[in-house]
Amino acid sequence: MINIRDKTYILKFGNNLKRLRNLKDLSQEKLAYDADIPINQIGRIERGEINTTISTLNSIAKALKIHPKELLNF
Amino acid sequence: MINIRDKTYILKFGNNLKRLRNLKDLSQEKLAYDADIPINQIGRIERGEINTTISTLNSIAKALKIHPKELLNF
DNA sequence: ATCAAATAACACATATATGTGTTTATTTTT
DNA sequence: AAAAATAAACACATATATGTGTTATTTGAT
Repeated sequence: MINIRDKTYILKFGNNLKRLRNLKDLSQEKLAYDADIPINQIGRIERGEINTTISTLNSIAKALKIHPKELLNF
Repeated sequence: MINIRDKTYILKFGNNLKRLRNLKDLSQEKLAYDADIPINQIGRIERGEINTTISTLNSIAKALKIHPKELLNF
């Protein structure tokens, strides 16, 4: 069961992803396509609704052309 | 469904965790206790059996007293 | 104000991470 | 070599991420 600290963390993660995606001027749709992930998944992650996995993190980082650790840089 | 690239990534992640845990001279048991995670979970992650979540990554990083991104530094 | 693009918000099935417990194997210490 | 400590290997239930599809809302441009 996800606790308040986890919720805070995944929310921050989502915000950071949104920030980086906008920096690269990509739509959720384009990012989803490039990362081969459903667009809804991107939205759920950005909104902090889900606690995504490291492999998804890695796929997103590849699509953003950044190192995975950048996504944790907040 | 997890593909070969994901498998490779989660295996590398596990190896890196094991490396960092040994650097800090912690047993799986102690790390599990500090991170408030079942010991079996630590083992499964280190062996690359599971594709863990960012909140678990965060808990482990806290217990190791490192920044979460260090766990992706490989 | 209208239209189009982008994002959010639903629902639902399936795969898998988590959590717990127990047993076996390996590694380290004495 | 024996004992102790550590890690691996099982099984199983539950929670949740993923994947897919559809509809509604919001945002930005004209």
